[in-house]
Amino acid sequence: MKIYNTLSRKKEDFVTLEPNLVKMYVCGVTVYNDAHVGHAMSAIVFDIIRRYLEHRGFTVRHVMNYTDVDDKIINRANQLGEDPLKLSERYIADYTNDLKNLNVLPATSYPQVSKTMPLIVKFIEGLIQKESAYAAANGDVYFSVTSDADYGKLSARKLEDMQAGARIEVEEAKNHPMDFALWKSAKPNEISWDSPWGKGRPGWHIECSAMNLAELGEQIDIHGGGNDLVFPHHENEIAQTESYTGKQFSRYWVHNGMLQLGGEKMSKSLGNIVSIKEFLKTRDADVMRMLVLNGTYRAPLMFNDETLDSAEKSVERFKSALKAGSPSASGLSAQSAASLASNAESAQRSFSDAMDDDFNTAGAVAALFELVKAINTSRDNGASEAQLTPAQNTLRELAGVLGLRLAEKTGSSEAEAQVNALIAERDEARKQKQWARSDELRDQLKEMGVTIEDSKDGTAWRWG
RNA sequence: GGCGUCGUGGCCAAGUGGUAAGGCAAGGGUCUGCAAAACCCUCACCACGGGUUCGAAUCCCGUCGACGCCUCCA
Repeated sequence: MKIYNTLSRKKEDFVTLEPNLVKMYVCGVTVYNDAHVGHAMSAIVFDIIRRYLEHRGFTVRHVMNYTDVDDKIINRANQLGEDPLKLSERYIADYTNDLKNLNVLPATSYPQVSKTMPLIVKFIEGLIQKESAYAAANGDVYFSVTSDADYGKLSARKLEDMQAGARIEVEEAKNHPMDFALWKSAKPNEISWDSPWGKGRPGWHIECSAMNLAELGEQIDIHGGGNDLVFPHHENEIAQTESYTGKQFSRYWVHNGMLQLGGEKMSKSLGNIVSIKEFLKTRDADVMRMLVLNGTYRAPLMFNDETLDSAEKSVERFKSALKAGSPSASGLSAQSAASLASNAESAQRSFSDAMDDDFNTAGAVAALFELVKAINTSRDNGASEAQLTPAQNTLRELAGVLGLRLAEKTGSSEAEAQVNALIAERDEARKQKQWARSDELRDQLKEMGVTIEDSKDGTAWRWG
């Protein structure tokens, strides 16, 4: 199995630190606002990776953190006159719910900055001792980038290059302009924690190093997040953790591409946002997932009506294969039945081959579409329920590995009773060849959101 | 300006040396009272220009273009 490692810019064989165990840490969100579909993409990407690793027989310890101490949270809380930690708790609950609705499996644990303070302080003290960090006169503590010989290795940049292009206003207290804060001294009326350097709060990067250490230990297998985190966040995490432990931090660095809306990255600061909640009002979670599956997790993902419509149709196509065979089916010949079984096997193989190659979900989905076609052809050729079921189970199982639910939409029981009544009426009209009345009823059902499918075995219907 | 990723049919997109997966859309059929769904058929020489090779979408160089990062960001 191969995974693309941002650190080496190559696909590498996947070898875990311990047999059959994967320690995976994925950067979660800063909780001060509704999460958007870009966050959904990232969550879905790592959910797929996690599900596939488990399918492959690994035990996955999946840690996703919440940044609940941050400038933007504090600002938002001030605006609303709310306690910052209360505010973030609210959005954590909210995001947890979003992820559930997206069919993202729960992580093994969800550490929070506000609950990791003692370890963060200890971590910073350790870095100061090793002379990788220094307390400045202004009460801040900075990491010294020049103390780290290979600083810049993840984002493939050199300190000199960054200095040349830097547009940041440099804090006077820093020894080197690229030094970054491990601890920020508290401003008046700001939430703060005690530390050897006075009241303050952690810098952005140290939290992940500390939470990683607390949850998974000094070394992990996979560290993930959006590729906008490569620099500075993950670069700085590596610098901190490896300076602290003296060991390689994460073996594989995995980054998802950015979701594109109108040709640019969707982000809170650009304001081109579609929240997960808004999205799920009009589309099924499977549609978002199919959009992700159709692409490469590392590449930009186009999010627009056209790509979404296409994803929605793809989901429908998957569902078409799960429909039952006709009760009156004559049954397939032994040869045709064997051919369906062998199609299921080869789909399974192609699926694994694709997924083993850096989670090539587009290839995996293509393999499943081949199986969809084989199943539908078999049904058209008169396959019995019993002949269809094994192949359908394979399809359902593999789609499940990708996190697709493929559930039929449902309505209230009253609505369904009403639909059934109208269909009974229409059947009666059809028996009497009253086509005008029959079509009128079909139109009426269409307006209720019901699609009719007539066949020799009677009339089937579905929502949508 | 620097660093990085990438540029495949109308759209999304797989494919790293041997004559281009898959999905959506479109057109033509089968089925159907008509539809719907399903099935069958049709639909690309891979940004451009050089080079390496018996042979390149796939390797090298250049040009143009897109996106990401260099500042909070999944």
